[in-house]
Order: sequence, then C-alpha cells, then structure tokens
Amino acid sequence: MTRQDDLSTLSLAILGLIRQQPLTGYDIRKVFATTPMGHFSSSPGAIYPALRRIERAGWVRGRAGQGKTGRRRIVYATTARGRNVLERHLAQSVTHDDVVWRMDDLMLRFAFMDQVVGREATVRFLRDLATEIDAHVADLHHYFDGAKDTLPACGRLAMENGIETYEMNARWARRAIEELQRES
Amino acid sequence: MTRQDDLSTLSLAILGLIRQQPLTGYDIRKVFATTPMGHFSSSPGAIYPALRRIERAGWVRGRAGQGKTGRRRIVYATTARGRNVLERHLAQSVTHDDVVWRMDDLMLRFAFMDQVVGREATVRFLRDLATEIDAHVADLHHYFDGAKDTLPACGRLAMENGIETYEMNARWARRAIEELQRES
DNA sequence: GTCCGCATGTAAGGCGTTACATGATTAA
DNA sequence: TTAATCATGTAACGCCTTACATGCGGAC
Repeated sequence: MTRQDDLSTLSLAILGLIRQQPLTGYDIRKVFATTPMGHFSSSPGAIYPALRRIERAGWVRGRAGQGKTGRRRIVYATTARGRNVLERHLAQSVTHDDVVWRMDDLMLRFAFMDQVVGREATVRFLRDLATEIDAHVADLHHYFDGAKDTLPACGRLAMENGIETYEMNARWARRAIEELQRES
Repeated sequence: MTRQDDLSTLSLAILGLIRQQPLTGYDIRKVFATTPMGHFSSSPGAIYPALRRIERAGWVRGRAGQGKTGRRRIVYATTARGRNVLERHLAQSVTHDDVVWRMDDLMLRFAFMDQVVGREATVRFLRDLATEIDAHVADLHHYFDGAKDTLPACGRLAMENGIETYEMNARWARRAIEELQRES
C-alpha cells in the first residue's frame, strides 16, 4: 500500500536533502539555485506544492520554526516513514530501463546513499550500474555499426557522443568503487 | 509573432525527423521505440497530440497516404514555415543557460544540423558549445573546491561525475569540429 | 477464425512552468 | 524610506503519462 517507488525525481531530491538536515522551502530553493545539485527548478511553483505533496504522503513533517529572526518559516524534517521510503528507493536494484530512461535519477539516488544505505549496498549499486551500462553500450554499438554509414554526419557524431557518455559513466562507476573501498 | 523558439524538446525531435523525410505518427513511434534517437516516449498519448500541435502551428502538414496497403494512414511533411522555424531554432547561439539546463536539447539540435544549417554554422555551434562548457566547468570547479571537504563521499563522487561529463562533452565538441573540417 | 501488427486516437491525472501576489525584515 | 532579501504561496496553462479504445489487414 505504501507505494515506495512513487518518488518523482523532484520528490527524491527534496526528500534526500531534508533527510540530511531539516530545511525550509526557501532553503531548498537556495540549494537548487546556488549549487550544482541536480538541475532542478528553484521556482516556488515547483517547490512548495512538492513539499505539500510529500507531507501529505507522510514522508516529511513541517513545523513552524523561528530561525534567527522572528520571520515566519516552516521547517521540514523527515518522518520515520519518509526515511523508510527513501531507503527502499535507494536500495532498489539498477535495471536496464533505469539506465536507458533515468540516468539522472540514478545519479541522484547515488548522491544520497551515504548514511542511508550501507557502503556495501552502495558498492553493489555501482557494480550493477557498470554492468547494466556495459550491456546498453553493447546494444548501442550494435545499432551504430549497422547505421553509421547511412546516418548524416551530425547524427553520427551525436550518437558517438551518447555512447561515449555511457562509457565514461561506466568507467566512473568502477573508479568510484575503488575509491569507496580505499576509504574503508 | 512567429515565436520561433517555442519548440519543446519533443516538438523539435518530431519536426527534425519529419524534415528528413515525411513520416506517419506510427513511423515516429517506431523510431523512438527502436532507435537510440533521444530517449523520447513512443506512447501514442505523446506523439499524436504533439503532431496535431505542430500541425496547428503550421509547421507540418498531414495528408492521407496509402503506403503499400490500403490501410488508413496520415503522412506528415514539413511546410516552408516549419523548415524556417527549425532553421531559426538550430541557428540560435548557445547560451550559458542552454548548457546548464538543456544539454539534451543542444545535442538534439546538433543532431539535426546537416542540411538545415550550413557546415559553417554547425562548426560555430560546436565552438560556442565548447566555450560555454569550459566556462561552466570552471564555475563547477570553483564550487567543488570549496565544498568537497564538507560533502559526503557519494555526493562528492556524483559531483565529480557531473564535472567529468561536461569535460567530456567539451572534448567531444572539439573533436567533432576537426572531423567535420576534415570532411570538407 | 483467431491473433498479431499496423495505425490512430481519447480521457484522466500529475506535475512543472510562468507569472502573479503578499507580507515581513533589514540595510542603505 | 526605499530597495533588497526573506519566505510562502496561488492560478492558468501546457504537456507528458498511463490506460483504455477502436478497427483493419495479414498470417497461420
């Protein structure tokens, strides 16, 4: 009944941020506006409705807080259920579809893994990711070898860019595994 | 009045495809479903409304066509106005915002440039792209150097991935310039 | 004669976008 | 006192998603 996968990219980004520390809507807008975190819209028309959605879902809880000044502000913190949903979402295994359609989501999931799932699960995620990317790159190469002679020059170059991006991500994943293991 | 920039990513993808050769909605769905072209949804609920939108805008024109069999089908071809809109859209210069928020669009724009804008404009596009990416990478590095000690391990690695992806795209763009120039 | 592929569509719902709106506090 | 920043919101609109619906033609 809980529908743990119903986490849109924006909801995931917000929930992951709030999980690190309680934040107001305005704080979240600042993070999106001033850091390279994802490339989410910092518009109030996106943030505030999203906050109310995940609050209605019971994943965060907003409380009137005062900050340093007497200004009206609502500080959101995750609930036990929200942390549960986040953990289950991050613990999902990497599918072929994830690699083809949701690479951004995968990176976001990875970025929040510290403290939420263990190092072991993180490494497993990276290993699966590299494997799935390899498989997808093989598919792309297969298509590309058949089509590259009929493709216009720019189409061919654009496709090469796509393939190289995937290859780079696989190399990055394997390097990340090494770095994480060196830290332990 | 023509609003030449009002091209959503999907509209651009469809218009660019039809520009190469007249296609039916079903053809377009097959392209999206079976080739690595962008990663667009091939669902009828996306394609057919989009086709009617760009037809209402006067960019394509649908005609009853017979194909090989007697099946009912509607073949869409670009209008002069549609080719104009596409050309102006592809000829736009690359902005910082494009690089930060719309890299996918930029790649799609590039993929359609053969035969629509000249080789010279294509090379200029790539040169501007590389320059804008360099500037953005400098920004990212600046942020990263200040934040990397406070970032959790996964956050740091995810950010490195983002920066490396941009760097790879800049290298790709410069390589593409060379290849295009060697062809001439 | 039944099933699969061709071919086009609609309906409800969700969510992000842009633009607008409101008010308090602080620095100049 | 005026502007900028803090802080939260709403309304209209567009567009994508999922799911459902329909019908013909060919193959087995």
